[in-house]
Amino acid sequence: MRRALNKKRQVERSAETQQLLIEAAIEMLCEKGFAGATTANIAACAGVTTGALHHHFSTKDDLLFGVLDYVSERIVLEFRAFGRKGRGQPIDLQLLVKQLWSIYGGPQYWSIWEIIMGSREDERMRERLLQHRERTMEALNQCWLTMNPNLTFIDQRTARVLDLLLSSIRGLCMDRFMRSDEQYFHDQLTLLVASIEPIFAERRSLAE
Amino acid sequence: MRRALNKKRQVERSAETQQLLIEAAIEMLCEKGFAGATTANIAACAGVTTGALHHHFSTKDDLLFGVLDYVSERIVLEFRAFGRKGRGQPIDLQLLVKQLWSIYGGPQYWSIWEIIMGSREDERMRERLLQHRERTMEALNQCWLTMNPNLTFIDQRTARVLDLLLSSIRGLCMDRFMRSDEQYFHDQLTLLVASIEPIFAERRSLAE
DNA sequence: ATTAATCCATATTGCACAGTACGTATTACG
DNA sequence: CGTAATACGTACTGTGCAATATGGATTAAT
Repeated sequence: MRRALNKKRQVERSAETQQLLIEAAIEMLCEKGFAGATTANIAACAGVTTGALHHHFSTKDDLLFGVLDYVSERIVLEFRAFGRKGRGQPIDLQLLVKQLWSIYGGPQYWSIWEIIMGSREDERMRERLLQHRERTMEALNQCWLTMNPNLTFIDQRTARVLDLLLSSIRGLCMDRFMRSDEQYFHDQLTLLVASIEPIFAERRSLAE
Repeated sequence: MRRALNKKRQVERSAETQQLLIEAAIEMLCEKGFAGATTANIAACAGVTTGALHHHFSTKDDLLFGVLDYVSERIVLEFRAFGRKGRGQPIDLQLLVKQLWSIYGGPQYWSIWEIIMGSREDERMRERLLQHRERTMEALNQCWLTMNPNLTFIDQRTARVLDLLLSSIRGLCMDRFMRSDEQYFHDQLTLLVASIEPIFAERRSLAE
């Protein structure tokens, strides 16, 4: 469905196919959920067969590990870029929320949640998921510290406010299952900014 | 696992078994997720066999409809009781959040989300889910109007603030997959109250 | 140029699942 | 009391799934 087989080096083709499979897996996880994202579905979406899938990923869990690593990497890079862009400038809450929404509110990250919820009894997967969480949270923290060069660590209060922000975005994301008008999401994000702003200001004044 | 078979009327026993199955379904949905909540699992959890399950609910979807109706009913009743209790009194935001958390943040409501996410491609189920949403939201609105007798309808702004509240609670609920310390949830709810309070006050002053 | 390795497809296997068929014991009813 | 209906349980069936086995075609290595 997607594969365009052109003549290349084996290593390149191999990497390309793996990437195709990872992206197809993400797409199927978002579209059909954990239970609906079968190997056949994923393979078909990537334009290959289950044979190819099992050649590159010996097990379905392996493929999901691939998804996890891929998304983790992207998130880390995005946070790093965002941190550099806002270095030293006063925090623009609206921009921050927009960034967090683009990372965690998009359909792509939802695939991770599907994995989290679908593999809740798989011990090996849970370990990996905790690592993923560790990595991405660390990236967010580093991003924050880069943007506030005068800080050396993140106080508890700030961490919790960020947690609340993430929770709200997560919950808003789930509204996609029932609503589809983008205007709603935009409005709610604006409202979220307005509601968080005061306790952010409070934090700032406490720091002084 | 759960059934205590005492001699009763057939209708009573029948109703009791159905209730047992519904509660077992909720438990399995929460514990193992949509994919993990198999008919065998649910039946075992209820202390019966799949034969009994299929006797009372001809299809698995029927059982899920039962779950949906049961939870909807409970929510409607809870909102009604809460509305009566707070009739005419000024809104206690903290109490409201606590109530919403007890309804939507508990493990029970999570089963509904499992159904929503797991049946996203099932048109019949989606219809039912929309009805459920309609009913419970209407109950929340009625609750709100009961608590504010001077109001005749809910303005857009208030509706959106309530939506934000629900989103945040929903997102916080998902933290259960990664965290387990109740203190965290308590803290975040407090923070949520603090963040919503100002925009609530603003709404109030606008009304005057 | 052979040989080996890689990439991928087709066909198959084994298993878990929802749903069915049917049997049995208990309860309701005339 | 006898008969029908109900409430289950047991055993089975068909299906969809992840995973395996195998073979062919292309690419790399010697």
